[in-house]
Amino acid sequence: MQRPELKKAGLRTTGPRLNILRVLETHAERHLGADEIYQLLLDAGEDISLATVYRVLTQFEDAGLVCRHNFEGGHSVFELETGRHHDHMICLETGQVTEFLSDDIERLQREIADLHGVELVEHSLILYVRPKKKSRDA
Amino acid sequence: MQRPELKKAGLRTTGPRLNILRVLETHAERHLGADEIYQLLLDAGEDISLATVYRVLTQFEDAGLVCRHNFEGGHSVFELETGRHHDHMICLETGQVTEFLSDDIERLQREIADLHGVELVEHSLILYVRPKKKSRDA
DNA sequence: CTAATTGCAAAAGCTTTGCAGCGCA
DNA sequence: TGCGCTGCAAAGCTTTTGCAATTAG
Repeated sequence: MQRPELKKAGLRTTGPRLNILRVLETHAERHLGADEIYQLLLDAGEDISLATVYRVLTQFEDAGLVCRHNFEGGHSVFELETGRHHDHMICLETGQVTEFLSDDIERLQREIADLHGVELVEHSLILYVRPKKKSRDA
Repeated sequence: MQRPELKKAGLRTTGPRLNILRVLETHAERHLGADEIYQLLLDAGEDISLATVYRVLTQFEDAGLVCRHNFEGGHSVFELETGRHHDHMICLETGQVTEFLSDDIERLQREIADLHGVELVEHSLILYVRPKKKSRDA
């Protein structure tokens, strides 16, 4: 089971790496924290250490395989790098993470950086939302 | 030296609180971490503990006097609450923080939440930028 | 006078790292 | 076979907290 992405990154094919890749792929719609990935692997009967999860994720990040998002409270979540940029919407009640992309916002961000005479390298946009109550508004 | 904002928040007028308020006001253009506030006070000859800085900042946040931003790496910065919402642009090279506000982006965010059938509670938008190379302007 | 506040130090939560042994290429 | 990789446990960082002494009102 050779993984070209590992080869390309100069990383050896090892159990922990394959397992972590698999978990990320299996939960492509979720945004997992290192601890969650660790727990999922333990639950799956894999023998792995949290330190390795962090190390591998960091290597994957450096290799451009995954991307890390820093959510509130110093908690990081990881997701496979799809090449398709998007931002996140987090439900304050359920914790559910939804991805979205607005070309208009993306463009406006570049315009703003431009106005300030700087170059936009990257950005982080997170919307904290909550289910709409029945009546619209409070 | 009575501070109506403290009274209103039900907080006693104490040295640490006055000092922290003063530091925040003195550095209104900066975005200070708790550690920086602590250090500034030490440098100013004040006798204060880091724990108190955190506690006071949290109380100020609860009272709506300051607002806390979670930047990368689990590092929080604080600034006086001006009532005027804004987002941040951080220079990756100098670390300089610039505030900005785009009504268009604000509106688009609400529209996006709306499209997803949820209510926008708050958001975090941070642009990571870098000085523009050659081209005209700086 | 009495509850709020502070300092200290220990603890907590997330992430990183030193080290010795194991395993991929 | 050699260097990369892993696990373990300890260390690092930022932030929080228990407790006893101190202080504002």
